[in-house]
Amino acid sequence: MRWSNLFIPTLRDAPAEAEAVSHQLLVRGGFIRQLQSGHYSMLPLGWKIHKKVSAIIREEMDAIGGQEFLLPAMHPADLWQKSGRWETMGEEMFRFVDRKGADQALGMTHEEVFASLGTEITSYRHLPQIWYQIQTKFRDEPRPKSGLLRVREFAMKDSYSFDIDDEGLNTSFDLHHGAYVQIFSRLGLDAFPVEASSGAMGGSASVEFMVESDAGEDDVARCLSCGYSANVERASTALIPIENRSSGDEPESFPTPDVRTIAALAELGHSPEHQIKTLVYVVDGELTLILLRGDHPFLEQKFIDITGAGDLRPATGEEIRSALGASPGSLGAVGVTNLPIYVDLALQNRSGMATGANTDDVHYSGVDVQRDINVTKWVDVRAILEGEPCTNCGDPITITRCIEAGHIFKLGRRYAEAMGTTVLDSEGKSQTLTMGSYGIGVERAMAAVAETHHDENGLMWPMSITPYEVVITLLKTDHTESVASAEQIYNELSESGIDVLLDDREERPGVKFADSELIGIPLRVTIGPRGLENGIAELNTRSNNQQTEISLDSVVGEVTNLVTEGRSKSS
RNA sequence: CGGGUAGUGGCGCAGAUUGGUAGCGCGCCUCGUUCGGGGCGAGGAGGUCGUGGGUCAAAUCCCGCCUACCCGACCA
Repeated sequence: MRWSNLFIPTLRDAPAEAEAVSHQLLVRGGFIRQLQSGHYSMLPLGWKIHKKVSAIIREEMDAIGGQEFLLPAMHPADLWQKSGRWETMGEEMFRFVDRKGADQALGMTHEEVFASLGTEITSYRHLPQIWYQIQTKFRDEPRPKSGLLRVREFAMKDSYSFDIDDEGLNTSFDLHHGAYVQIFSRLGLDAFPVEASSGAMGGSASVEFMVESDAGEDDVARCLSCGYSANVERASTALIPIENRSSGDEPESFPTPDVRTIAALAELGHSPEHQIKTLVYVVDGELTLILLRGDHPFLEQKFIDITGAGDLRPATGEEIRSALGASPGSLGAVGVTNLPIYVDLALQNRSGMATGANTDDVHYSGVDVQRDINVTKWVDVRAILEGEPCTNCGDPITITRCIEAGHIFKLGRRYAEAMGTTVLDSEGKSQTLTMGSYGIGVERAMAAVAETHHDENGLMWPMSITPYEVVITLLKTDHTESVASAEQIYNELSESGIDVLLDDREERPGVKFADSELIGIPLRVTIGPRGLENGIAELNTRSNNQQTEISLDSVVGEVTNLVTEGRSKSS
């Protein structure tokens, strides 16, 4: 293509509202424009990348036997009512009523639709199946942010596997794991798998593919020695042993006027690791105590995953007072028998602890958790802290900010059951299928690449997804020889299937150089009178800013080699 | 939803404290000059100052609303 005919609206300044680097550069480079919060238009350059990312995903999905579908984006309410998610998805689902008065939703994901299509799989002989699509998803995010990283409307490759048993599901899951490794590698993304929480989707094994970036929204716990890695939503670490203080025969109360916090109680000689923190939550309508060591933060997601709770919120001051007779700051679980008490594992075998006495301005010391507290269930619900020992090898854990680029998990039979997705097995018995669900966000992947591939001059696309593989920078558009030479190289490269961009604009060289760097084309061939006199062109590599002079007649061959090499290279 | 910030030409911004009919840089158009890293000169086009109300008069002051961004909550 000729730059003079293309719509590439580059900007010298990023819009004030763009904060994330990927957001700034994608807007400045003329790849995207915002229509409203969380909704972006793909301009020609952005759409080219989008298509290349999709193509890579397709190839790798096809390679593991995936079959591509295209499902409706708009769904009838009753489909979602069947799975129960019409209620549980809440405000995140876009809903409206059509002219007939029927409730409708825009699909946030397609478990329901695929599972209902799956009812037409009737025999175990037809298994396994892997079905996928690249479809627009709609989610009414409470806060879209960071450009393409978190939006309300986006393309996602979602695939679903159908198997008759766990063994089959494991195979389908592993196939996807392998495909994802391939996909991210080809995209130039350094993505690594981590154990994840399954969240609202339910299911058992769940692995996220993470790309390290400050622009991300997830924290990942990693052990650099043994390779352990998990989303902090489910990560656990070993405890540094703590020697119990001596306990008497029973807890001893002591006055603590104006002591309302862990820190205040610590000043009275009870350091946080010798305190019990008592949280009061309303869990699915039931008042519940949650106990942690004084210095350990509570992680709601872990609690939800363990208990399967649907609704979780901190109790109000009044609820707490009427149930326990004291206000936050003096709460404790000693002597409480009428409420469920969940206790974090870090409190196992602990004694000599301090905690509130459920009387304002009074605390207990010498509490033995096992002896004095009526534990309903021991649970791991604490947030881990950077530097704590790895459970595997004991080395310190680091916590890294990451972008979630992909998520694969085993759904099990939940959706198949709801939709009646069954087959007959070899003995003629009806069996409910077990499913897996696997997702990659296309625009998020683009943003993640932008986030990790740029310098102060602009983007640096990997050859695999760059909108153009090479740009020919024609320095003087009124210099006949230059034009002829550039045209010839342009034609020859085009004919050999290279994605080539000819910068034939009547602009000053500086503008052309700056623009080509901003939009991140991997290779640049500079044609100008000065070089032509000596029969040479200049070849510039964006990723390392290397510049070499090569003879005019070797340009096509050299560029073709570099492009071919770059396309097949996985990072 | 809670806290914060901001809406003035395509992009970046000034003007507001002291109400009186809008200005700068970049970009855009024309001409000239220049021509290997966003040049220079001259002339031009383009704005209901987010929106509704209050005040003789509002970009400016007051009130309501909308929109966008950031932090938090939330979130396959």
